[in-house]
Amino acid sequence: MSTGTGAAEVPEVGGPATQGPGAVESTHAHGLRERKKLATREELSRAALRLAMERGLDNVLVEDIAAAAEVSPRTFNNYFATKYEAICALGVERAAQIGDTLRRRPPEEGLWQAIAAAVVTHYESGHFCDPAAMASLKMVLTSPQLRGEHQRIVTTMREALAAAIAERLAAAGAACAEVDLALRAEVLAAAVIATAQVAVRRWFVVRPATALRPLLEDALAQLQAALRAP
Amino acid sequence: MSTGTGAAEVPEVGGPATQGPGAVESTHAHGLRERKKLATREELSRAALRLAMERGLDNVLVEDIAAAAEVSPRTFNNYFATKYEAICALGVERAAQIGDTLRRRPPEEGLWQAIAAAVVTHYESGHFCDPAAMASLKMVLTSPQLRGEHQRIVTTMREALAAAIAERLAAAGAACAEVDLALRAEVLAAAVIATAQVAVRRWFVVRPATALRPLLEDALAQLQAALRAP
DNA sequence: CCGCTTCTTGCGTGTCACGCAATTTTGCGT
DNA sequence: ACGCAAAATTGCGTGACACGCAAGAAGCGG
Repeated sequence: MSTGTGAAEVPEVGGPATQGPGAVESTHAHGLRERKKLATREELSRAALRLAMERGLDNVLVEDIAAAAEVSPRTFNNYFATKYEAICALGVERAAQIGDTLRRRPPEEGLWQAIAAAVVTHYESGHFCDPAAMASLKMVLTSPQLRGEHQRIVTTMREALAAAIAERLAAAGAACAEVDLALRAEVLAAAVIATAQVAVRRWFVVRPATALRPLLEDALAQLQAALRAP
Repeated sequence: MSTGTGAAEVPEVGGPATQGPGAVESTHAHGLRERKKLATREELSRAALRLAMERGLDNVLVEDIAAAAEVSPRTFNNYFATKYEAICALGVERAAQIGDTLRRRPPEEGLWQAIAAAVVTHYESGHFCDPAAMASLKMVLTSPQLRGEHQRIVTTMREALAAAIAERLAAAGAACAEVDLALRAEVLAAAVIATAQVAVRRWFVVRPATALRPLLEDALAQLQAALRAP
């Protein structure tokens, strides 16, 4: 095993909060049972996000979400501990995909190039263009009660990206095995994700309909420049 | 106004949640009133942290905290919206000091050197050595309910550090005014703080009583190395 | 068709955030 | 020193919520 992914083997530092039926134990679609579980979970999550956007975060009750998903209020809590968790569940799932986005970059591409491209692609392929996603982003960034869940999204992104970076480092740089590859991957992922967050926040505070992409590219360029030329 | 601090002028992206008497409107100690407010706030915060450490996070009620601070349970909610906010309030205050820690570095020191030294100093001067702080750190890192508040601590650190970095950039690098200094400061601060978090997390998951400092220095070195030599 | 596992549901309970209004405390001008 | 206005503390009530528990229902293997 040696190093592994360097992310998922720690004793639960930022794990989820629910353990009930909502726990996704395997991507394998065992049977009708698993599919129904996933469907209910997604139904609840979508309903939560939709209602929160329509009425405002404080004007939606767990009861409403459960009703919209056509399950009992008690069942809601079998899947999610809080309505905030339900609202951000889709975001967490999406965040986990950034690793594959990096893995899809051509192998001959430089590491930094690949990472930057993956991040840009991830944020663009996301629904970061339509005003609906803009509003949901605003909600997540402003509401104090969603801060913890947003942090969970970011953590997921960081871990997924770190895992993919570690693979790429291991594949390309078996030569310089002196440094701790896992550490380097984690640091790199953390720095890039943090930079992306800066870009998103700045994009959010300057209302103008300027695209996110240039801000993202600028910020990433600044990261590289700042560390290279003190 | 032009650039300002680049952190505190945005329309509340990650602001606090309480607006009552607990709001610290100015550092100016106007009179007995302000001092008493601060005292009560600190009393509540200390009691919250102490009780949470003694009994465990779930075995402490807001009623207990209020009793320990000798105020009404209702008064507690005038200062803090949740007990988690109270527990982390001291951490937030401390996080805000990292800016001054950087400002105290000698001006002739290089920017990167100064930042790294400031971060190391901040984490060392903190109570990150005694086992009590270790336990509180564990609590903050593990409990899902404290994640949001921990995020607030990190955000505060990032903003404070970014402000100080911006000053240093403005003071030293008036020559290359082409780049957006505020952006560079924010990106740099975000990357460094994120890296520090990686170090702290790794230090936390590897039980051994190894000091935090070398891990921190390693991680920061990796950050610089990773961006300089792809 | 049967038994086992797993999910759903209803109910009860303890905790919590917060609006509201009465009461007390504090600051300050005179 | 006195009294008034501003502000903080407190008690009460309410709506919401997380979760344990146990009974019922539904998938699933033999």
